[in-house]
Amino acid sequence: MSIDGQLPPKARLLRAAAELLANSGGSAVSTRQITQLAGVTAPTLYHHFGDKEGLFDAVVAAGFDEYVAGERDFAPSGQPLEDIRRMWDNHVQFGLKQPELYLVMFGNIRPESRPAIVADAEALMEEMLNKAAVSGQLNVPPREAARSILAANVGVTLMLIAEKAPERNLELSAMTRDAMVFAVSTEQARNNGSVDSGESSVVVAAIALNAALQASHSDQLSSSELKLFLEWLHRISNSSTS
Amino acid sequence: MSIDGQLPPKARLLRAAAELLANSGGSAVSTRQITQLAGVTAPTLYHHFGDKEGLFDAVVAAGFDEYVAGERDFAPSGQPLEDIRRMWDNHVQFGLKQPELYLVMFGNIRPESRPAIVADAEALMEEMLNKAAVSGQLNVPPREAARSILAANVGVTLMLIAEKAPERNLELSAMTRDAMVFAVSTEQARNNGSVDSGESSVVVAAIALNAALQASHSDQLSSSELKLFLEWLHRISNSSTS
DNA sequence: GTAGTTCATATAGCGTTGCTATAGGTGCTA
DNA sequence: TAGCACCTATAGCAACGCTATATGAACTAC
Repeated sequence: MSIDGQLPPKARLLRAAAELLANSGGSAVSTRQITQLAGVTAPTLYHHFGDKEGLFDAVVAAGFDEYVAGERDFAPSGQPLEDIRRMWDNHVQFGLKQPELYLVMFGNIRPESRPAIVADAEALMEEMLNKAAVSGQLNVPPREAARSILAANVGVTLMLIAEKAPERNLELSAMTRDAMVFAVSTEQARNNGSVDSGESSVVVAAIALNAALQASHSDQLSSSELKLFLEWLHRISNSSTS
Repeated sequence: MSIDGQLPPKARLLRAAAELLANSGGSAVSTRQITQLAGVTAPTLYHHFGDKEGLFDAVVAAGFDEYVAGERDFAPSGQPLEDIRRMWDNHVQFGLKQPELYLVMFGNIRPESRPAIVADAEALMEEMLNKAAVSGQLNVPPREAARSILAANVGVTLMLIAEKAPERNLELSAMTRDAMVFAVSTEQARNNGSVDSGESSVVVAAIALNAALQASHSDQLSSSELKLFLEWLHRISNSSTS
């Protein structure tokens, strides 16, 4: 139960810290656990990394290399906005695959102290957004767009990590992602055109659904149930005109 | 340098914890600091609150009451989506005004363990979104919309807290907020202009009816029938989007 | 080849942390 | 007055992050 091999103590400490961090299951990781697993004693840790945070920073740096590698891995699709979406998804996947490491990287928030890694991630996204801006696909400055998108990206990832694995719904991510990308893009410029029935009330909704029900899918309900259902819809359309 | 008065020890502990939390400046707050400021000894804390986290939960509960009060304070404007924007802004302001408390409430993230307060905040937002859904202003189910908006809202607030106060740019918040509200609303022209109006209006209709049904907990349908209808509505609203 | 210097690791322990086993005091009801 | 439930204090445990000090190993200087 120790990390051996001919690796020097510094590397063993890094590996031990990363491993414990990955398997800690949410509970804190102590320097004693790390040093024991690495097969060294406490002063060795402090000699090489200064303090616990220094060691974690080093682990994070390695993790960030992996993160960046993932973010750059795919070939640019020629559609910068599509690449942004892939960056987003990659970010979420990274967080879900290594939640403990992710939390050290992005979840260790304290007032007025910004982890360096956030700035790096922002720069990475800004770089990509720059390409979109060059081709006129951005309607806000790349820096602001990057900050905004990354904030939402981190928020969604943290929210997903906090949920129990079987309940995680990636639709949350996709929806938020598309909302953010859409918001900073010039695609929305075309939205001034005609909006069909812009304010759809319950009445309109009920009528539309009513029509849709009769037009198709009617085999999913028995006729009596359908009749009752339509009557119910009718009642709603009349009652809640507020 | 102690919280006196005739307050009982439990209240003094709460007050001391809240005060230390508010002024800790990011560093951790120890039980010894709290008990000393409250003028009691350690076992008193554990008698009343179980453990440190229990005490913090109690502080958070009080903080959440304040948070909810802020969220409900303004009169409904009659425009649910505008109310959602105000909820967003209130959330951010709450976080910036009491960053330490906010971090305990929303920033204390651990894998697979969701703070109860997140669910409460989500419910609060879902309630408001339900009103939007009833009047057909939502193009996604209120629950998903609430989750998505809240995730982005927390992400933005955390990001702002992490920044140094003079550098905080609230434009980040406003921009992300509008992007999210816009994304879940029917204000937008149909996404790519290519979607036929029929399908999307069925989605809107299903969502609006779903919200209306749940809001009016009526006795006009038996629970089993209602359950069946809701399930079917859910199927419709999902099948059209995927 | 020996002395000096530097780097790397170990021994041992400090101060603080969250928490608790145990006991004593206080006020109520019977 | 006896008993009981509630509340609080004394004292201390194990674990934490971290360090003063010492020892060994490797390299350079003469």
